Amino acid sequence: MRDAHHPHTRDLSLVEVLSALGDPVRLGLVRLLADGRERGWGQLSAPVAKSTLSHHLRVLRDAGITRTRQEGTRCYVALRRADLDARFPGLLAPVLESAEAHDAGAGVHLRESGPL
Amino acid sequence: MRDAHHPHTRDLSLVEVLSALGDPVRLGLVRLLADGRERGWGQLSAPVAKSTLSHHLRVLRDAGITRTRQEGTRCYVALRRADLDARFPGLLAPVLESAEAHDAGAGVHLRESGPL
DNA sequence: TTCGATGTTTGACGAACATCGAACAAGCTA
DNA sequence: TAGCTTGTTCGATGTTCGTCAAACATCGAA
Repeated sequence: MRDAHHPHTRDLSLVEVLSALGDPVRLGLVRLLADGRERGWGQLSAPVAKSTLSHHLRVLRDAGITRTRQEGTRCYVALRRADLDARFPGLLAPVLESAEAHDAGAGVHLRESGPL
Repeated sequence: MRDAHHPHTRDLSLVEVLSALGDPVRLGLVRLLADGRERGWGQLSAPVAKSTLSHHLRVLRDAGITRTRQEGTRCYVALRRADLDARFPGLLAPVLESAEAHDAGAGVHLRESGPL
């Protein structure tokens, strides 16, 4: 819960990023974060157990797609859009647009009344 | 070898496409086809056995990323760029550019003197 | 300090995947 | 017909992945 390791921008791997995005739950999570706002863990609702959700958030974090910040006992997740754009220019936008257009990653949504 | 099934453009799944691209060998193959030219199977050289290469080409084909054409006993592979652009506008270009920029999918290259 | 809330980690499981060599099938060519 | 070339398919194997429940760790509050 403590050592949230985030890879440096220069170390982001394209294959790893694409692979991380190639899962419905994770793509749905990224879609939720697309507006750039930071979200509380508790706001994230996916059709999987919380341990599985934790796993997916870890995969996204390890791939450098999201950044996790801890505050007290709560966690906040945000998209590393600037870093991704710097390393893979133009990649994120069409992914998000296509995901939105085809409603990919459905089943993942914001929970009513969550922290932050 | 005969029934090369290609999904219709309208059925292409973003998750499936991203997942298919999230492998070094497959991304390397896509990079080779980036110039739009059709390539003969025999031209493709990857650091895997031919049965494995056949498998990867099948994954790409099933995801709708490539099109395979058979002519006699030979096969030719090409990128379905127009279809991908139609279904996922703007997605392919930055993927190819980033792959090129970071030399992703290395190990896959064109073989000297192959069919076509 | 005890309790409750919040995520993470662990252990386990089946499914999917990447990989290989060998056998196979299809189509030229001799 | 027999043989060669070209890919595909078939087991087999070891790995990774997605998933869950349960145990654990951390922090704030009572």
